[in-house]
Amino acid sequence: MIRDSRLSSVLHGLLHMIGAGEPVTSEQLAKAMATNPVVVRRVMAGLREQGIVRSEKGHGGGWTLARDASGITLAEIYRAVGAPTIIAMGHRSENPGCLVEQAVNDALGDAFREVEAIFMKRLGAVTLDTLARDFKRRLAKHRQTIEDQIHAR
Amino acid sequence: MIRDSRLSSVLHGLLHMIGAGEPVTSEQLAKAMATNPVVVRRVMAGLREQGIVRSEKGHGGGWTLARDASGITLAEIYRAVGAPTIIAMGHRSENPGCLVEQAVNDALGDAFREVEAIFMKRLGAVTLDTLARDFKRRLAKHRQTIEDQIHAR
DNA sequence: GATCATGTAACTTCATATGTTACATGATGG
DNA sequence: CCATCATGTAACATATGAAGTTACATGATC
Repeated sequence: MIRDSRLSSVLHGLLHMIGAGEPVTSEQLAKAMATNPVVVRRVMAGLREQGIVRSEKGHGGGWTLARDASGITLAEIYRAVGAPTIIAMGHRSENPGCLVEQAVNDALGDAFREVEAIFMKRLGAVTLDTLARDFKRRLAKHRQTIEDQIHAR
Repeated sequence: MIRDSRLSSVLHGLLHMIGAGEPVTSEQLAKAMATNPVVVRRVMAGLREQGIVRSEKGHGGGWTLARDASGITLAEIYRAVGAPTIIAMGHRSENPGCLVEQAVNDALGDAFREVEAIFMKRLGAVTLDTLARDFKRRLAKHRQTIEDQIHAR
């Protein structure tokens, strides 16, 4: 299954880091991600293990991207955030010998793998900086719209 | 996300119905589905609404397939069991106006829809009776294996 | 060494799926 | 017509896991 809110929340945080230019504290990220600092550290810890972000303690410390945003794909982030597979069937009572489940697995196993592969491939085709550019474009457009509304009065 | 255990559980129940030839009570199904009668009714109610099964009260009552197993696909069952979409992103704080989520949606929306479509197409290609035949084949083979073990002594 | 920031364990909600009890409704058989 | 059987469903209990919170240790910087 999909760990939906988490990916989107983490992306908020990462886009925030890109814009910052200096380490961003868990507290600041917590605001961007609409949660609290401890949860931020918990989630970001996963990204750090995958070499996506870095953390530093003490004065001027906080979180930064560990590498260039153009080299970080959404697939990596998705995996780091902890979503093993899209689809997980059966296993209700750990019955690997169940003949019904075997039949289902046989009928759909390939489909699952195929769907999973396609999904990850798509995620792998989008990098963080692509997303950041897109976001900035939207932001500019959004601001323009507000400007227009003001002048229209 | 995927309502994993439910589909597999329901399939157990449905295969049981196919083999029975007469109405199967919720109590009997509960055993086949490793749960209890009330849960069975709850889940089967969804299938009944989709015209997949029928229920009858009173003596000799219980659950039967509403149509031929060859006309019932796993896709229908999957939907009836209550799994709206495989993937559900965002919506953490109901922020349709959030520019980050808009950017993500724009980048991945098509991928989501594509993956979903493929998955449902695969589910749609498998009918209940195909599954039942496959199951019976496995059962026969399984029995044969046990026979062999007995004679080998 | 005072301060700031992360690291992490332990605990508390909170949401949701599932299980359970209890009783109402309807069908069948005698 | 009434006892019995089966579903229908509300109301409540339990279990699981995610998210939030508190508290304190560790390490870095000024």
